[in-house]
Amino acid sequence: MKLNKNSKRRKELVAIAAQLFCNQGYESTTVRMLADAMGIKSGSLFHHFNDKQEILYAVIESGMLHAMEITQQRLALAHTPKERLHALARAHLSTLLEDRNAHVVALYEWRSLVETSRDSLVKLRDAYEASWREVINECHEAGLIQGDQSLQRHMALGALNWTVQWYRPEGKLSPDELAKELVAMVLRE
Amino acid sequence: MKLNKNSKRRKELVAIAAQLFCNQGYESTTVRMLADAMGIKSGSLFHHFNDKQEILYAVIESGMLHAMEITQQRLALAHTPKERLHALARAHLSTLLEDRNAHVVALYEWRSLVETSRDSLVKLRDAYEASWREVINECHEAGLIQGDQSLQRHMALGALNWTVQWYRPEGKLSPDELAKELVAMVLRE
DNA sequence: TATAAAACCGAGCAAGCGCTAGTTAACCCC
DNA sequence: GGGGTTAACTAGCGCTTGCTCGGTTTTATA
Repeated sequence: MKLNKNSKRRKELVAIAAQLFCNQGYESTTVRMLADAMGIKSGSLFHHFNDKQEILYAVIESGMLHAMEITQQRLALAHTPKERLHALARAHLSTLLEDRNAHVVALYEWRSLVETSRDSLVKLRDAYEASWREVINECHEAGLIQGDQSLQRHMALGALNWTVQWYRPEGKLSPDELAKELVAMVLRE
Repeated sequence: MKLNKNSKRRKELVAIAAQLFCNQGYESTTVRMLADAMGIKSGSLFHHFNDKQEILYAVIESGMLHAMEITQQRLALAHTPKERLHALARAHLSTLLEDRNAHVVALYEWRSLVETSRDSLVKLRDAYEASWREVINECHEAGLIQGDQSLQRHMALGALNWTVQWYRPEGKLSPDELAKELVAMVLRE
């Protein structure tokens, strides 16, 4: 059987799966639950995906591709190293908020991927992190910070990824302000 | 059947379970795998725990109690606000390293807890975080930082918890140095 | 060394799991 | 209006899951 990976229907299904995986975890979500939420029978699921594992892969991949897109858009508009760092933080927050389900799944369901899938997604993640390496290096060359670059990158990404646990955009802190605070913390301003 | 929650044997079993849960996730670890790793048959497991869920609870609880113990020890030796902040960061790292399995499980298997268990552990976590609130507030009163205290707490905990993804103590950065860097970042030094 | 308690075994049940097979219904294009 | 494509359905197979339970062995205590 041949599957169309770009079909509109499939994208809808991936979004629904992202929500269930996000709320209950991959292993606790059965194909019957997925099918119910999608309004089809469990057997029909396998018309769109070869197996359950492929759904998880699709969820995480879609979130990552979207993240990289937004990141490139924002980076293209930023010029100074500090602006570019802010752009990265802002893009990261955007994807965590707009695409929250997929990103929570990406953060918390790594382990459920089989090795080949994981390897392929690690490549995507590395490509994303390359932007962070690059921009932090620019900040160093501009004399904005000193010290261990990879430590600074890990601290920033850790603080950002943790926002899924507490940050709600409807609160008193806007995403822009939050990104600004993060940049200030990295640059020790 | 009455279970002894403080038995030595049970603590051994909890440590073994922590390792399996950490490596493969709670849902993907079957009671048969647990029993195998423990050197007993799957039926015997239920002589020590009422059900599988109780094992998960015990793993997370043990990690948290240990964390709070170490934190109080280190805090008792620190006096200035900055020293106390360093003590918190250092204690957090210690528990993440010494008790890595339990803490990875705590971070990544929240969702698999039933609500009553989760509620009870949230109370423990809140008690732990109270130390952070307190010390960060001391730093503010001493004039070491300004701004949003809860934001600063979340950033610090996010960066610290993320270390389980990348930090290895055998590398070039000692836990003490890492804690120092984190304090510097929070205090914008 | 007798006795109670704790730890474990062996066999298996009922439910739920991912997934398959074969079929049907609606649509599109020549 | 027949052939192909896509999306859904029904039914259920084979296996694994968490957990039970009566009986046995090991360990600690007196």
